[in-house]
Amino acid sequence: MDEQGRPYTRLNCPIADALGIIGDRWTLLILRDALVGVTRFETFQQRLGVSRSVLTTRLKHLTDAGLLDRKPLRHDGRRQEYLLSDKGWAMLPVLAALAEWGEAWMPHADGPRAELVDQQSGDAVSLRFCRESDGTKVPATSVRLGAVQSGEYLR
Amino acid sequence: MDEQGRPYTRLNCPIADALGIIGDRWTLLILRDALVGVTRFETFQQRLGVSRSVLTTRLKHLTDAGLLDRKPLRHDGRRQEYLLSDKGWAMLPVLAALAEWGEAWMPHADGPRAELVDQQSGDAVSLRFCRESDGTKVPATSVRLGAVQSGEYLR
DNA sequence: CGCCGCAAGTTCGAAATTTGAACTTTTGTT
DNA sequence: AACAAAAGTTCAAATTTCGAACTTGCGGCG
Repeated sequence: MDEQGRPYTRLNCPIADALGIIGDRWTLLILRDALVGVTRFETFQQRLGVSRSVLTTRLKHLTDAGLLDRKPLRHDGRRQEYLLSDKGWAMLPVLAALAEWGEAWMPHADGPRAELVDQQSGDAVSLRFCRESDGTKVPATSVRLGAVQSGEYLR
Repeated sequence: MDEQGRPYTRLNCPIADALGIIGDRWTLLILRDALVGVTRFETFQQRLGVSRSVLTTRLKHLTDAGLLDRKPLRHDGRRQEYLLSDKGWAMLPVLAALAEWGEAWMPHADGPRAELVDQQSGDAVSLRFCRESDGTKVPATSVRLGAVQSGEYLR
């Protein structure tokens, strides 16, 4: 219904597929807020400063795409609640990777601003590349992104 | 010079900082291509189908932001080469997370299309959350994104 | 030298998107 | 019934993107 704006959807690549959903200026920030506990329209709007019409559109897309579930609050039918689905929670690594990149390469004078923690223990956590076979870590510098099909990404 | 278009830059959050650079419809795809080995203007343009004017603007932003280095080819001064800097390579986890999400949640009938490999061994690799202290893995379901400063992300 | 070709980039009008602000609707409260 | 608040809609103005043609700089070749 709006997918015309995402011409790269035909690139046959899982990254392009993902970007078809979250590849605009606001959606990842909406997801960030959702991951941090925001559930209501007005809260998203005030925190982000996004226009109401765009917020409506984005929330609808996220809902249609199955990353958010929209339901009226039981005890107050005026209010809606936008809750992350499993598919939405699964975006956490993307936001985590962005947060780590931002901390590492655009550090703020006042020190770190975001962190990943294990909610059980409170321990600090970070993203790493691990071998699928035995789980051992692989340095990011030796990881490559490639195509499975012989079609070849590269050129 | 164009940063007006990214109002969320003032959100004081490393994710917003990162999105100030890669938060539009094309930049992450340009980085994907760069990570996969594309270095030339015409190749980006043909692979992505993006307009030349937008591609020029995005490459300049990426260069100004220090994710790409632009240099004329030594043996043919007509051609430019856009090479990833360390700061650019550091975006690999973001693209990897997007690729994993796309494979997991928008699978393609013909099977997987992208993969992460250790270029040394050829082993399949994946992104995981690990405890900083001892390196043990933490399930994504128990990881939370939070603010360091008492300012609080949540609301 | 002089001509052709190509990669890179610029220009510009038309089309699409985003913004901001006001307005509408629906539901709860008193 | 009157009022308030959350969510969403509308619409004109501003911004961004698109597409296609055009310009520039350099190399190859006769």
